[in-house]
Amino acid sequence: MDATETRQRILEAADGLFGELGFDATTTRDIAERSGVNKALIHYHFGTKDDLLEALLERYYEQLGATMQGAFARPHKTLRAKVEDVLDTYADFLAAHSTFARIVQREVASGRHIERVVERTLPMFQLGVAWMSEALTKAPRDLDAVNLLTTVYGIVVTWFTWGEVVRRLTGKDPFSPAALEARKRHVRRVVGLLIDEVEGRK
Amino acid sequence: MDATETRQRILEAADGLFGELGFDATTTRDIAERSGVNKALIHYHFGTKDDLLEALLERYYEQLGATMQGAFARPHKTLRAKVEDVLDTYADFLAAHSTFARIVQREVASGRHIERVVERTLPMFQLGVAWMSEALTKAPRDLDAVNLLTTVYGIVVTWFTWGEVVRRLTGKDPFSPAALEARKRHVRRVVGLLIDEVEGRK
DNA sequence: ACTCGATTTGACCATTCGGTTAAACCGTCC
DNA sequence: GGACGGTTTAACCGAATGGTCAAATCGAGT
Repeated sequence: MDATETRQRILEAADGLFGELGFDATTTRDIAERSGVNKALIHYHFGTKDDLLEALLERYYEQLGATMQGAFARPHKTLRAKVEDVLDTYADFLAAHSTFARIVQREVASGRHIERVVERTLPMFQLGVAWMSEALTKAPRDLDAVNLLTTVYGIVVTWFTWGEVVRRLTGKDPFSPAALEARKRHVRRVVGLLIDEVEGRK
Repeated sequence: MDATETRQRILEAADGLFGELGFDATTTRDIAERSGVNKALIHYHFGTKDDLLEALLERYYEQLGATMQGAFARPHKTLRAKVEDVLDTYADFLAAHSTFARIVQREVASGRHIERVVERTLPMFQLGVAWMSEALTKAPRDLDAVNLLTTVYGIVVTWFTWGEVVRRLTGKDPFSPAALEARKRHVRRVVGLLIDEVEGRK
């Protein structure tokens, strides 16, 4: 087994377990067992368990950053088209990395790793606020950038963090392609109403 | 120290610590120290640490249920007024019990206690869906009850779960009376747009 | 003063945790 | 074939964890 493959397998196992059980409830022995790798290798390759989470978040935020940057850079005819593309892209990313949404939501809600998550999320939020503030020059006062961004972010992310509740509520898989497509359609619809309002109710 | 006061102090300490550190990272010794109570008494009064969380959630959901039932029962002239009152009431509850929002968000995102939280949340969601389905007879297809409820819920709750990020983003306290009032105004505004749409764009 | 049940205490226990270490292993360059 | 750096292994460690228990304490009723 290659050294880089070892690192990969450790990260993969840690990702799955952190997502299922949470960081604190996952032991290094769990990770070793699932990845089929000696426990000491986790520390050899990554340092402490905290460092392993750090490496995992690093990888995720790098991917997310590249993905979102791609959506932002794509040419769009209207503001509405751009927003819809960005939100669809973000939803697709969360759907493809369901553990990521859960890990981040857990660690940002409380706990010892808030700072780590904030550190990486903040720049993206700031970009979002800056970008929106431009588009919101003539928006009503109670649709300010911070509130609006939190609202839109919440709309997108809650489907994934509360997926298990939705599953039991509906009896259907909220992450099936059909359900995800319906959710994205719903988000586009709701955000469309916000854009209408911001642009002055065409 | 009275026995009921002991129970109270243990619950209070556990609440604070679970909210700050998370359930797994909180030790029974932490709880004993903060509450000024012997560690063995936690088990004497509540059983296991899991049972303690259960008791805490039980208390919270009882309070929440009563509070929300009150808002629902209050007389309102319009659908809009009722929805606004309900959402304001919920936001006030979360503001008054900030640890509750964090604990629930953590445990519903992943972990061993998902079922416990789902168990208690589901009835309220079902009520919400049933109530909304009635009001949504002539709504557009992509504004179905489940999606709409998730959206509105996400809008309200994200302000509290992502409070620390907002704090660093703005440099201001997102839970100050002024900020909370502004947030509630914003939520009323956004949800108002949804109601407009559902009622057929008056 | 005595009793009895509920409560409180500190000492204790088995287990598990994250992390370390010395020795073994392995490919590769000379 | 031997030396060398990077990698892997099993055994090990001290600290902490959730939980238990017998003994002590308390308070109300007699």
